[in-house]
Amino acid sequence: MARPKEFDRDEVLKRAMAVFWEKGYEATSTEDLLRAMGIGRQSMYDTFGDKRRLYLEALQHYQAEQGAGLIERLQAGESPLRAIEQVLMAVAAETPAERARGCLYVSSIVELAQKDPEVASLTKSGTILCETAFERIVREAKRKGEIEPCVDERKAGRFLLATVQGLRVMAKAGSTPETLRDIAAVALTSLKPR
Amino acid sequence: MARPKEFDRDEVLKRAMAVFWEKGYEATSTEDLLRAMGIGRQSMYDTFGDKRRLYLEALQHYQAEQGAGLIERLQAGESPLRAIEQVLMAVAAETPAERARGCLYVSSIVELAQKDPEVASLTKSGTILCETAFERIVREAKRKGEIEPCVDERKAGRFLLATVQGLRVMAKAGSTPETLRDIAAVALTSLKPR
DNA sequence: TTGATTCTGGACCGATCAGTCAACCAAGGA
DNA sequence: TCCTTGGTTGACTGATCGGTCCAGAATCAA
Repeated sequence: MARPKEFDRDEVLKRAMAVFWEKGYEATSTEDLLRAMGIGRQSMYDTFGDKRRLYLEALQHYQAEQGAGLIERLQAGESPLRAIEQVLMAVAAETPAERARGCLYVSSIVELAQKDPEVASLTKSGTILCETAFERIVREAKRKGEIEPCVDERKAGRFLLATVQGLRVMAKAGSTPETLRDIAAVALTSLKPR
Repeated sequence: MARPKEFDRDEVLKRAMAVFWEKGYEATSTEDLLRAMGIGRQSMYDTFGDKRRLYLEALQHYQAEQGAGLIERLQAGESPLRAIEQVLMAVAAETPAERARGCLYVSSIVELAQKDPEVASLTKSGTILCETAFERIVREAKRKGEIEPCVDERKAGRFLLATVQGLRVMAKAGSTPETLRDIAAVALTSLKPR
């Protein structure tokens, strides 16, 4: 190794991720990426291969980061049910800019999962990660008697993931925080005893 | 008017819609469109203005068609609750190709609603159309005592739309029909009395 | 200090993009 | 019949796309 790179690989990857997150894959030009990353063209191609590889890495990074955040927030709640509630309500509590930006995972599925097998494979991992995270916390909530005993943990976990995805689409479509809260509240009634 | 057009405007619009539906906006080239529409380049530009205008018309057509279909299926059920159930389950019952294709309305929101005000405006109309359709059938179901009396019709309507969007994303992400049915079933428990 | 190695910057590449132009052609009205 | 109107066709445009090449600069080992 003769000359060290003048940038931090992780740092520029995060900046690239932010651009893809904001604009999507096709709508992002390499120029956009280079400007945001603050590096030269050749450095980008040497370090990440090409635009698609960079996207795949950005997506992977996003999913790892968000997945860890989800698991953490689910465990940090004062109770399992409260944690689930807070995760759903968090979408409604985001800033307008955050709600408009949406979710890179959802965007990848919608824009690319059909054409790119590697994107499909990555998002499937993300799906399993989120499903099982929700499933575990539902199991925990059930054990503590916070939710209806007859709910199936796996099904409920998948339902919660679908709910978050639905919330993300509704948020991007311009639904108000209040509407998003209402949706989340109705979703939660499928778990709560009554 | 000297020479009549050699094609049916509605027919070629539908074919363009199918391409946008399949591939998204950015990933669709004008070549793709012309090939599918079976008309010449100039004919397309004369008739629809440009690629963006064509997309907007295609989206509008899609929403009108799908919205009407939704309302019809909601009213055609043997009972309001059964109709709701069938609409949710219909996503799971689609062919693999249909599940992979997804929904042009959802794709528009995710890909374009942030950058194009006209797309945002159109999808907002679509959202209101679907929300109110679901709201009406929930009200009907409640009147017939099929669902929990304490549910708020508007909130439940919006929740059902979010659920369909979540199902569409999960379907595109590769969830099996069985998983999709499970998700729909859990969603329905938020309405059903127990 | 020098030579091998790696990184950087910017010019450059062919391909493809959305969109236009102009020559040709078909139909209706006088 | 012939001329006007409008439709079709395919070549063409400038811009932008993702990606490469290459000359020069920076760093390390010897």
